[in-house]
Amino acid sequence: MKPATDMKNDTSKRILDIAEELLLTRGFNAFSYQHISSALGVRNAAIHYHYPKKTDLGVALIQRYRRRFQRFVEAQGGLTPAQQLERYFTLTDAYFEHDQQICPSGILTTEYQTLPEEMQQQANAFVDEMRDWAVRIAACGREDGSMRYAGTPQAMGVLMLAALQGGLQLARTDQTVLLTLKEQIRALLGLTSPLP
Amino acid sequence: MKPATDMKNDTSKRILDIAEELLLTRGFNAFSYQHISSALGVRNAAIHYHYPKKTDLGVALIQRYRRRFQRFVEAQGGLTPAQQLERYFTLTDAYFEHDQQICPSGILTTEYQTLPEEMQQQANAFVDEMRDWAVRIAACGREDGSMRYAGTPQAMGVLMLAALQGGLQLARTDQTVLLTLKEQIRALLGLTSPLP
DNA sequence: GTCTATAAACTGATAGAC
DNA sequence: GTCTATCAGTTTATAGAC
Repeated sequence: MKPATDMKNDTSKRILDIAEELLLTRGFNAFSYQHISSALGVRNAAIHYHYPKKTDLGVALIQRYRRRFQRFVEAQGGLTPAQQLERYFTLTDAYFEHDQQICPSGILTTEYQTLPEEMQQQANAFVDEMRDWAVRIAACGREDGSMRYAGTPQAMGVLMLAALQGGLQLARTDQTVLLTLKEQIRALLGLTSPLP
Repeated sequence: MKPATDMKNDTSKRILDIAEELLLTRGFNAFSYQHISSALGVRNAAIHYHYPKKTDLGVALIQRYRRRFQRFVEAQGGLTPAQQLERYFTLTDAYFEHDQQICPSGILTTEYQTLPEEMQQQANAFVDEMRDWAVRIAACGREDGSMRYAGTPQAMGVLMLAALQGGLQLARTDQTVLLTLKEQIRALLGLTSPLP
């Protein structure tokens, strides 16, 4: 019988964890297999055994983001639109508080032109899924009357996604940005701040 | 007497022009002196003569952005807030239409953690100046009654900056994003679309 | 699965001739 | 100002031993 630790808690997963940290703090072009191998305490070639090309590693990273985001979305089917928005905000805060990481879609679209085509395709799908979720929150909020705002739900969803993506980046030069943005988005949706 | 062409139309300026194109399409970490020298038709060492370290080139780039942006802002003192906003939108569109370039502040804050300290300081000042301008538009628009929106002018300015910065990046995966964002920001400010 | 060893290309950077 | 020549360091990646 297997030990309590999952069989996926192996080197392959730890490589992804380290690569994710590097991707969200430095970007895909600014980290190397050396960064990973020294952080993991192994040699260069060991990383290539698990992910032969850096493109393979990049694709695996985005696919994991997509699976994780899908689970994140599914896990809050019963929540109100306002509650789902607050979860979105909490997720955003968590990125910033963890070494001032930024949104994966922010990295991927900023470095887009330098990424291999397989990563670009994965990035397209990922951005689509994030936008759809933001749009759904705005749409449901209007439908049940809990949110009141100008424009279409589609446009409001895109605005929220774009603002939070840019906001996480800008927060690196001014840490008050995220708090300001969250309050303003609530105000634009006709919501009041959640009680502390 | 000097020829009609300005004395600043020399190699040093052309290097900055090429570097700017590379920065806004590929990012600071994803272009090299080789890219510049081959585009300019000179050798590697010639670039180092004008900008000994890559950091020098990066600082010069941001300083030029700051001067240019300052002129851009001063050049529209007489315009209404709504007109100034439309100029902002036009500037944004121009970036995207030029090889899908993104906002300089988007590159600089995304790559922030990997930039040398001198570039970080310049980036901080640049972001401050851009945010101040966005806030000023929102503040003047409320003051003269031409814009109506929830929240403070400070928060609305930050939201517009963040949304357009993120929007230029997202536009690389979906070209309709910018049009959607412009319309939504107008709607949130209580403005109607400008006549075509 | 991890290691040693190494390749081939690229990077930022410098010295010194013209 | 630009050139040739060169450097030391890094990057992605592979071959083959253990």
